[in-house]
Amino acid sequence: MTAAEAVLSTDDVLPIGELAQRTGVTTRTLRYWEELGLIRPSGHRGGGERLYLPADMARVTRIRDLQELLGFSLAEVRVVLDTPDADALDRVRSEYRWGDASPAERRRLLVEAAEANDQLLARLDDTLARISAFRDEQAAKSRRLAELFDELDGTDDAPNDRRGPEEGTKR
Amino acid sequence: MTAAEAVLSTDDVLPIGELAQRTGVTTRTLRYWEELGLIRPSGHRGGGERLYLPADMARVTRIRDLQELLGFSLAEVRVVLDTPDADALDRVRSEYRWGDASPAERRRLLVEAAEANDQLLARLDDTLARISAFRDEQAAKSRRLAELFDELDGTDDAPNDRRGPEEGTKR
DNA sequence: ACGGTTGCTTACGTTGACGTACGCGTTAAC
DNA sequence: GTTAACGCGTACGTCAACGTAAGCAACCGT
Repeated sequence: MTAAEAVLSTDDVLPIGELAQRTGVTTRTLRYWEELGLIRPSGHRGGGERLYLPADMARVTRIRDLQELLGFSLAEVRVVLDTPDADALDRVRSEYRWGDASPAERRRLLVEAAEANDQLLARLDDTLARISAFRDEQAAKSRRLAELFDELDGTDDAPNDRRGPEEGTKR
Repeated sequence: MTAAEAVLSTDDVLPIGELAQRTGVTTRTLRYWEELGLIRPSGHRGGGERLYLPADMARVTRIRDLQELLGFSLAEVRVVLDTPDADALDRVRSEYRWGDASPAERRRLLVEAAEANDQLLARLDDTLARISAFRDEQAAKSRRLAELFDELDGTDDAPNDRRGPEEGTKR
């Protein structure tokens, strides 16, 4: 019995309401995303109720990240999710020993996946750079405001309890 | 004659179409944003045609950044733009010597501006951290794909012309 | 067994952020 | 002075991403 065949605790299989609550999206959104082909419940119950596994939960948060952090439309998210990642290729390789794919085909799949991956990575770096520039600009404004504050404090009589932005994830 | 009173070149005063072209937004969008109170032309011509200055152009790009980079709604953008920044306070101070505001009032304005500024800064840092985490995760996938690639190349006969992601803004 | 909760499908409504079209006045190059 | 391009206000259209509602079936705690 490998780790992949471990028994599922009942805590790991979630109905849609539970998944919704834990991921912070509504059930309507989950069904809508399913309609668009973004997610699919790992199983169903007799009456047709959707059942989700932790892997599905990870997918949901990933979709939200792509949407909110990167500003992707759901169509763009679909493309990103559709390109197989290392996990998927790993699964294919181990379970079926690459099935009936020719060596050239395997290579093509890998190259394709790697290129899509690097493309997303490049976009992430670009976005990071732009936001970082924006941040620096904003930090400069903060400093200028602090200067004005000092200037005022010099002629003021009130106690100065103003603190600068000393926190934050550095760099 | 100070720098602030420098003459305006005709290149500096733009009709709406020109501004649209230079900022990459449509004229419709500019009028829509004006309708929402986000921007306002610095002047008008006899026939009512809008005229913009470079400062307006900066404001336009700023709005786009807040919208696309940070995912702000236009209502949120409005709040950010409405809070006076250091430039605005500086202008108030120098031109009217703080007008008729009491010292307490000046202090309140400054504190308010600084807090709004720091709040935005904190959100920027948070967003940066989250995207950065996302990026690292993605980079890990890239490495895993590279491993799979090496593994394949060991048994393959084709030349390996695959290069890793060596570029990007480091850190 | 049963009532409250949860879930299902289907369908229509909503909201933000514009796009598009129209009729008309204004500007600018020739 | 004409005319093609540009700009104006007004109004309706559109599209993604859900929200909301209705009627009914399934689940579960007691």
